[in-house]
Amino acid sequence: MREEDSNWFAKWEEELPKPEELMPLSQTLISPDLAIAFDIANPTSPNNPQNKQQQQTQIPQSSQQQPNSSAEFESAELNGLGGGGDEPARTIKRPRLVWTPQLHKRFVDAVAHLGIKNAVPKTIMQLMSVDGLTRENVASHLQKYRLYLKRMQGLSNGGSGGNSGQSLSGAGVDSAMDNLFASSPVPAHFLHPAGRGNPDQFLPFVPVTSMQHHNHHMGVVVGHHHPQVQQQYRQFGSPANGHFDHHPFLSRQSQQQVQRMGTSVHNGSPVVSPYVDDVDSSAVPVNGRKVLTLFPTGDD
DNA sequence: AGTACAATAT
DNA sequence: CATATTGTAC
Repeated sequence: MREEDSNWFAKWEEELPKPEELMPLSQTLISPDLAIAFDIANPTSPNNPQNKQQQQTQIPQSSQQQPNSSAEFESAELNGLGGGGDEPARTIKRPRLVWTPQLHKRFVDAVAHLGIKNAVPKTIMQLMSVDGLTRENVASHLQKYRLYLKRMQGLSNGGSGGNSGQSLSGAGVDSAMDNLFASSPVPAHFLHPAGRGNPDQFLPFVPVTSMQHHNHHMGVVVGHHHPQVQQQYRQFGSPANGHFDHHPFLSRQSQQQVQRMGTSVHNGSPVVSPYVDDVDSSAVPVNGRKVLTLFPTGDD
């Protein structure tokens, strides 16, 4: 029976790119076109067989630009360059955010530490301190996450109030959908209003397994999907799940600013701990499939 | 054709 | 902020 189920994340681990594999944080957000224009080597060279690269749009707000070291970008480029039919220059849209396991893990941890009460998009976002991540992103993901949790609760429900959910005995609860979610060590609580007399948060729970003070900053992986074009490439090496391929590029790096929430109520939990966690997986070049995700981070 | 994700609209 | 809906990708 679907041994894959158990293995999918084993594969995953292998798939997980290690920093070395990742794009060198150096010349990060340089659009391919631009790179070509400048005739500089593309970080994404090694193998990109059928990779169709789309245009990269610079993230609009809060850009931490380098102190204008040398090349001022946005000079050449898209001038009918190869009729790239590119972006309208003016209206730049934000690339789709790709929730990579690590990112999700961070998300989960954040929620876990916040407690259901405080686990609202804004707070989560802030606690995550992932740059480039917007509240909307979190909200959307949170919604999905809650759904997932609910589902799991509903099915596994029964006596095990504190059941971790994952690795449920042969119940085979997790559908294909849960891949990503299942990957992350679900804290084991959330949901269930059960606490009648004590609706309050309890956080006896400490983050996750290995949590060293690596203090990493996380970038966000964004996949550049084509806007209008229909699908042109199929999945190459599909994991058990089936879908999982975009060609994500790294975007942005550290820049975090503490935003003050004027309307927020600080309750008893001063959550300002930039906790960090790092799960380093040895990425092994597995079957021709190579997906890059990022997760480089610097220091606070 | 269907499923699933992330984004966007309510 | 939560939920519902739409769009896009696969």
